[in-house]
Amino acid sequence: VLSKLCNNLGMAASLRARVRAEMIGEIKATARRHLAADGANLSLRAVARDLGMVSSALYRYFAGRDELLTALIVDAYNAMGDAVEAADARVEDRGDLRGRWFAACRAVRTWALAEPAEYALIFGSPVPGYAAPPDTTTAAIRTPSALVGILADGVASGRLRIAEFDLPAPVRADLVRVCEANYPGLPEEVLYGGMAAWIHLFGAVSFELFGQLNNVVEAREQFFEHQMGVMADLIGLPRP
Amino acid sequence: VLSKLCNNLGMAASLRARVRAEMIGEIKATARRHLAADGANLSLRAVARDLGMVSSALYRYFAGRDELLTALIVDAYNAMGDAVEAADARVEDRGDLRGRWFAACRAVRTWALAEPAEYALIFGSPVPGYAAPPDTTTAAIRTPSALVGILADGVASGRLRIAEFDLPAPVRADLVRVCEANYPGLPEEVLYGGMAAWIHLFGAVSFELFGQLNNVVEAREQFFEHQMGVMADLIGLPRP
DNA sequence: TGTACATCAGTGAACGCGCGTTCACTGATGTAC
DNA sequence: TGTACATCAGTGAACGCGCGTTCACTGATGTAC
Repeated sequence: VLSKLCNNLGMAASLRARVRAEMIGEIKATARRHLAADGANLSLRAVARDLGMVSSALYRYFAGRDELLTALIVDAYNAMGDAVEAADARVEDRGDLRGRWFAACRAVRTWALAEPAEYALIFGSPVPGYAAPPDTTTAAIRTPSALVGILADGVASGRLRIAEFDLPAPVRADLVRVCEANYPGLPEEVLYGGMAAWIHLFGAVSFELFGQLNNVVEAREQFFEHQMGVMADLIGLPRP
Repeated sequence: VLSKLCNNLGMAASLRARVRAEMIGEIKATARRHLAADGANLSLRAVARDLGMVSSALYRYFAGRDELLTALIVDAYNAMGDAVEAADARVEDRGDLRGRWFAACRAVRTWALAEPAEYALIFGSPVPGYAAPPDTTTAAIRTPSALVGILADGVASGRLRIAEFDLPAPVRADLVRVCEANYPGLPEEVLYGGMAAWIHLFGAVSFELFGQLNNVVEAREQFFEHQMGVMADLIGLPRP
């Protein structure tokens, strides 16, 4: 009797919760579609209209526009992180650092080309009047972490040629701090190389996506791959 | 008599024209200030309000919001181009390629930090519903041209160690096309190196400006300088 | 099992605001005889 | 030099629209006895 009650209660709650979660998903999906059309000028009313609801109904799910935006930002970071981690995991030979590295870089570009609005949301100019709450950072850090993780594996297995950079002391101090907090035992030079590559990766994808490559480079994919190769060499990823 | 008439006419015209140009300048300056506060959501009415005019008065100077935005974009590209060209020109030893290169890179960063809104306008996510007219490209190309110009000087004087990149054929073809059109006689490898450095420069500045370096690197300037140094080595700029 | 109650999704009207653009107009400033 | 005319900057009202958020409300769905 008691277990049945609990069960019913649990099921009932989870049913409501499931419907609710589904609705939240639909709202976010619609909002994402609007993001793609209108950039970061996300309009609650337009989203509600698309869903056949009245705009005030959205307040049952999100406290306001900013909360919806935050959810979209976190989702975007996570989607990108998922894509990158999955791409890395898909490489069977875990010792093939360069293969894993390229898989991860490609995943970033592929995801960005598939979801340009979400990419712009997290890596484009800041949305006016919106300040990202600090809890977005755990999601934000996933992609760079995945990249550095590959390098850390290389350090552990001795397969990475640790590049030498004569870093200025303050920069070294910053990197040591980050290493200690997040990647204990990782040499600062490796983190530095990872950041350089991450910056370049971001630059290359943004250039392509934001149109700075128009009328200059048409062989986009091969250009990108080659750029990644140059950076991979620079930070000591072994050639096959 | 005739010359006097012409003179009067000329003076009068130039007086009106001068007042007009001044007004256009004030409108753009005010718009720039709004850009800094509200991002790319530029409001004509707000600009007019700040100038103590009625919003419809702006239509004497710009055909609409998009035309004003275009003017701001062109101005931003030109301001950045001016800053970079001036920084390069200020280096007295024209044979000091690396010094000129660093001066140019620094100028980009300094300008971007001083005018983040203008930087975001030209290098951030595209403004929704706005398509940049093709004549913005002549202004847009100035900064990368200045950078490549330094490298071209290095090729001419034999001071640049031309880096070897085994480029895929389609990429090479793209670069050859651009070289022929804009930098006759320049080896494609040099253009490729210039683009890689330009991409990295853009990535580094954007990361810093858009907050991706927060809580990671605090020694921003030294980090930037070192990154530029790495890229300079990569593309064959001689060390002193 | 059936009934009284609580929860909560969604409604519709309203508040108060801002926006880009148009249009007929007023005055001042320059132009031409 | 003085007068009739053209140019043009700026006004103010209006059109038609969109926005985020609030609030009291209706019903349906689940909960507890």
